[in-house]
Amino acid sequence: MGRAPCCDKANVKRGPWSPEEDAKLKSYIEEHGTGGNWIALPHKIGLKRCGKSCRLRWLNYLRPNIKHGSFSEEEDHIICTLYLSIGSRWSIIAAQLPGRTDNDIKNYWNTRLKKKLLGKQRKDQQSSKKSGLIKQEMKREVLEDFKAPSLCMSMNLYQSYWPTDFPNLILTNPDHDHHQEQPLHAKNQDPITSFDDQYPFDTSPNQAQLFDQNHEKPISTVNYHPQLQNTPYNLVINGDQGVNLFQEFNNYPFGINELVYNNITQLEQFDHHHHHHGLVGGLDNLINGSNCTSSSAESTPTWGDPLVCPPQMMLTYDDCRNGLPQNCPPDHHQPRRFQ
DNA sequence: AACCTATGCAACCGCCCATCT
DNA sequence: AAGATGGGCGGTTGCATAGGT
Repeated sequence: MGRAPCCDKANVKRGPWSPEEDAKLKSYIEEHGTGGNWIALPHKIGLKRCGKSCRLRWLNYLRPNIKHGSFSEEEDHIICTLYLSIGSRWSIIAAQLPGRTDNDIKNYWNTRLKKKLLGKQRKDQQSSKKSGLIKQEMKREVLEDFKAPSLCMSMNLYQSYWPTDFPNLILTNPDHDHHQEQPLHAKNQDPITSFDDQYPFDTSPNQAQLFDQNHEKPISTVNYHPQLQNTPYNLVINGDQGVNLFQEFNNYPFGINELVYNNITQLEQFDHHHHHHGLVGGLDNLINGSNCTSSSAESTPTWGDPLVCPPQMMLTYDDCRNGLPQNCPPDHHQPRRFQ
């Protein structure tokens, strides 16, 4: 037995909204608000529509400041980067794009952006084959699944942006509930339980530095909100909003996991380096999940400390295909999976 | 011009979860 | 404490239209 429907399906209108219906809904909400009850709203204003349908119409089309029309390159970049990070959590992605709705972004991704990336993937595959660079038959069944190579492609396509546009990446414990106290809202000290709870922040972000490959020159300052640490929303993007970078990792067939596994050495370098700078948040935990297994008492990382992910951890599509990072010595980088 | 196919997108469906009673 | 309710979300559907033959 499923649950009862939210409205009488037989007596509500469905399908496209007429201009009259739009006008009725818009003028009512602008004057009175939603009243906090979408189900009751259509009855109040004499609309033969389901409350959910009204809500959707308002949120996706009628409310002010909705941006229609084509997406910019910058928006493409944000969508791809976030999809790579968190998967199809459209509402969170939409929060990064003012005026865009989750539905818009979802449609845009499914109908165009995905194909754009897929197109590039196929092109690269062809050119790689021609030049004889592909020497391994890579996990056909996995590659046939669009998702993994598309993710690799999005990394490949956008990795050049990473250092300037997306440096502020911080990992904290994805299993926070079992290791740390529940984070509290800065204002009222209530536990942070939802994304909305975290904004606005009362305090300015903390800062950490991101160093170059030789661990000498600082190349970027990393902002992070301490309130976000140990929450499910702990990737800080440009010091603005946060999401959990690795929450969706296990759902990806291979792209993301390859990214992580194949860049262990680079991560180890950064891990080691940042231990010295007191910034590190646990490579072991990144690899092993929530188990904190580091043996060194002095350097044992604790969740809540930021792990700064370097731009160099990005893989190209060929890396994913071949299981070898292109910019690393081969003796250090045997594939950790599919051996 | 007529038909077919692909594409884009608005809208719906059903599940999950927080809140209410 | 437990069931009911409603909001929010991601996945999917179906229609209108553009493009190709």
